[in-house]
Amino acid sequence: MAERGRPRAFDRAQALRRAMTVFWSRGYEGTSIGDLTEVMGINKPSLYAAFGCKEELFLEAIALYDAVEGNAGERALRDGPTARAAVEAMLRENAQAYSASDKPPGCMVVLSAILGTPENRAVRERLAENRRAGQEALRRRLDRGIAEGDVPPGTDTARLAAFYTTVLEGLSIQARDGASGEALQAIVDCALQAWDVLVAPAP
Amino acid sequence: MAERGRPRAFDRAQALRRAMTVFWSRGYEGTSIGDLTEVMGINKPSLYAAFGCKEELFLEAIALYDAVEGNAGERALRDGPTARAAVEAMLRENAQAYSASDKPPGCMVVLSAILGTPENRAVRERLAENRRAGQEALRRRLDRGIAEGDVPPGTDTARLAAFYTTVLEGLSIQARDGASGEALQAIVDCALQAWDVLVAPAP
DNA sequence: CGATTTATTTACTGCTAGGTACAGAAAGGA
DNA sequence: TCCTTTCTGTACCTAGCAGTAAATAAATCG
Repeated sequence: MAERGRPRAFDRAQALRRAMTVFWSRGYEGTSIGDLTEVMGINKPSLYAAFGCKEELFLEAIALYDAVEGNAGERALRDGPTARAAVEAMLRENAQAYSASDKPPGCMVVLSAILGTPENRAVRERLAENRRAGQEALRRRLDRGIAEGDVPPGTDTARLAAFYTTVLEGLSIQARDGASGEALQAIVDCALQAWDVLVAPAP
Repeated sequence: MAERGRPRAFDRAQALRRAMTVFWSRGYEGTSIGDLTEVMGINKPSLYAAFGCKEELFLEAIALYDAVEGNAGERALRDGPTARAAVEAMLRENAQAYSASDKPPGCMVVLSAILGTPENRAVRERLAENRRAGQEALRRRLDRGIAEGDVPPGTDTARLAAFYTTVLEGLSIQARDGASGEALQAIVDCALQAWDVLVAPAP
């Protein structure tokens, strides 16, 4: 049951990776089909045949980003021995990734479709959903810390998750503004120094 | 020395305010000249005669935003009796403004031109400069706190300014994602709870 | 009054956007 | 071998973009 018809002449996965990079650096609306075909090394009909349309290609690029770039942070969050260690590792992984010299700075999910035309509202809403899901995952990890005894019971985990997510999102802006990896880590230091006072139960 | 020629038939200041609002909600590249003329209630040649071109109009809108929306935060920063009170008031003013129901959520300087095409790099760089200037102003306020005795000498004010600026920038993303005023204030609470441990001199 | 200056309206320009029709090329199946 | 299927390249389509030319309207100046 081999494939029928003329075989594709380009590497779909590689083309998708390249599309992801352009979307990541210029944003959804800032990237044209021409930009994409150029960097992907293919013609428009090949792009449409393989990926559907610009929006579908973007969503697939976001899925790839999640799988590749989001992986380290998720694993850090999951595998940290305590909630605090998990949050620290997650923030530091991301701070490093956001300032890596071989990638566009900052997080693609935060930056690539934050404002735009009404007709692309669905794309922005999708990324917003993605961000909210990340915040929820962080909250669940903090709840797990309570269950496992390394976070004081009664800690307002939703509040903490919102705070650390806000810092994480702010890091993307800082990265775009030219902050170095060390600068981002120093910001993470600050956020983590707050941990003890934040997890202490309210008086 | 009255004005010569046919008088302008629209209120330039009002038109600029309306342009600002559209840019604020859709971003620089997400706003077309047609969007602008529609909401400003004028025709294209009137727009070009009065404001030059899209980029000049945007920069003027940013200047207006700074003057109108940035004013409360700047004053709070300046007039707070201590550095801590000043930072708290600035963050709370902004958290409230970012979630005001009669305005687009979040900060125009942070959101309206964060990614885009290479040809609009100058616009993005201008806003980045604006953000860096804000961070610098915060750092100077912290230095003033040292000079006035309400911040421990030896405090790393640049580090603190980077941290609080990051939180402030993150609030804009949270606001766009639908966080309420209370939610933003709770994030500010967390950031401020960290104050004492952050200003303490390193061991 | 007429001359000058500036704003407005309509219509247009050149360009780029996202997306597609069509003809030919390269594979498998019968 | 011929047919079917799928991909590729060229050329094209419609729509929207930023920006402007030209004619006209409304004001001041002399």
